[in-house]
Amino acid sequence: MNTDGLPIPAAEAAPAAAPLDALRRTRWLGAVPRATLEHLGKQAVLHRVPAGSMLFDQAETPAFATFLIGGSVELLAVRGEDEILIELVEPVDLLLPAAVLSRQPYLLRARVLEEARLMLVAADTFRHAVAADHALCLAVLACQAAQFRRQVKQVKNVRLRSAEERVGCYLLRLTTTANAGEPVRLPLEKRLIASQLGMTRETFSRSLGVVAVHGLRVEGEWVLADDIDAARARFPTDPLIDGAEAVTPLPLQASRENPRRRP
Amino acid sequence: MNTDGLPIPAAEAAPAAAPLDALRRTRWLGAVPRATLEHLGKQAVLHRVPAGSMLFDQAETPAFATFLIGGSVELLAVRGEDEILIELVEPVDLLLPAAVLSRQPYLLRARVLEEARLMLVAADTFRHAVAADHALCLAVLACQAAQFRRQVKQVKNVRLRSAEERVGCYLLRLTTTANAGEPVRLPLEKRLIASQLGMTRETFSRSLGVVAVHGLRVEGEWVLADDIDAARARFPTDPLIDGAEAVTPLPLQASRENPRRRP
DNA sequence: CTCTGGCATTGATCTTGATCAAGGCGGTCG
DNA sequence: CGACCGCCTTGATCAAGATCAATGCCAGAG
Repeated sequence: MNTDGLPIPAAEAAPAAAPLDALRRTRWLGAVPRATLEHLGKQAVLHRVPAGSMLFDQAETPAFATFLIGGSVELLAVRGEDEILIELVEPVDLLLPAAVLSRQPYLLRARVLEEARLMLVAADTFRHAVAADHALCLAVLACQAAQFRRQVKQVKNVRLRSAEERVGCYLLRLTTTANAGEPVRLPLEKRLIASQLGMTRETFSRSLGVVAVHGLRVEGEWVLADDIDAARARFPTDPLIDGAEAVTPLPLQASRENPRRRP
Repeated sequence: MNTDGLPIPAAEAAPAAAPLDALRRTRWLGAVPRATLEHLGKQAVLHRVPAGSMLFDQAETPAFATFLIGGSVELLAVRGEDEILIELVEPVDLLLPAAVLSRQPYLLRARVLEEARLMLVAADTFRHAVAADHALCLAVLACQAAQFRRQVKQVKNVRLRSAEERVGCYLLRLTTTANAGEPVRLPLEKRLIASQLGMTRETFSRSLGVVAVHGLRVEGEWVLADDIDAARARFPTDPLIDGAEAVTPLPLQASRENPRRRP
């Protein structure tokens, strides 16, 4: 690959191995040539950022493309004192690639929730890489598409369902992930789940009470599915809302009808 | 060219040429080689679709990539009888490319608002083209990024502001688009604006009354800015919410190792 | 050990915006 | 012309959820 000697703080150049491995193991980056990932990795700054840190604020112009390798990050819409959780990002993912790619200011604030491991690539370097490597471009496109769809699902959830239904469906989804009958742990603090579901903690708390009547009891951080059938009946889940939205890798196919037309 | 007895008036005599021209004139497709666009055009079905038609429903699996060339299309989240307007798509744009690319079911229903001119490309053909042509891939990525950011702005608008503020900012934005002092026409029926702003027509109507007190009078379909300063003071617009989100073309830069492009 | 601070619960009250209902205005089509 | 229909407005009421406030609970610090 190209080595166009960009001046980059070589501070942590050495330990690039671990994160690169993480990237290489990431499904939606699977089709990206090793060389490209290494090229990015070479220019990247690695960081381990403690919970609570603000990675960037809304209105800032992106200086880096941020790969989230480990931990988790909240994306918040901010007005004055108010903060609204828009998305909770989990690894491996890119933080708001849309802003980086389109050279526009971030629309959201990013704050570390659980200590995060990041790989920061200078924005220009990243854009160049996307422009230079078709496979990377496809991967980022797939990633961006998944983020879009997650966003749409989120909106549908909040605007089409009542608070109680959201809570019910959320819990139901949790329980069906695990074995039947087994208690399941809430993956987050309740206040964060409440944010994610677009309500206050108080409303969430009250909803838990109501939902318990329909077979979904929450005790502390444990979810007990007392009566799954009743729950399912009361809270019909919808794959177009509740389904996980994984990144679907776009095949860079070397297949037939390769339109290599053009003289 | 496919001539499969198109519905609707004979006005559409000039076949593939017009839509292709439209695409070619579209900024965010500017970097895509003519040959690629023609390749797509050759496989495409053109349609002129009357207002009210449903283009696809949520949960359907995309059969086509849909280029909106003219008119406008509503994207709706549906539950039972309820429909919520999520986005109003204007030309030239792609309808939910995320679903097409990731081979996932549509999350939304698409219905024609103003008679639409469409170019339909078989989903597979489209995916192949994106996988084969780097410039097209970049263009679609830019388009998808813009859609994502529009979505985020929409969410911020609805969740961070009250109904009254949304109406105020919306009107304010309209008036500043045009000359000072001049009355401006509402670009849509009020019921649609209400949907777009995430409220009922009744609430919208009432808000108009309140907003008038602050210098923004609406009479019929005309907006009169009686007191712009008062309005601005009361309804501070925020570029991170109210700003238009145009597609920012990603440069396929002619830099190193990319000798293809430009005869 | 107690003190403190963050989280959770619970109750009382309030506000926003939705809903229901009635009428008005302005078209179009027999 | 008049009947109808879609859109808008206005009023009365309602309900979901937010807000405010008090308390409990638990863990870590001193």
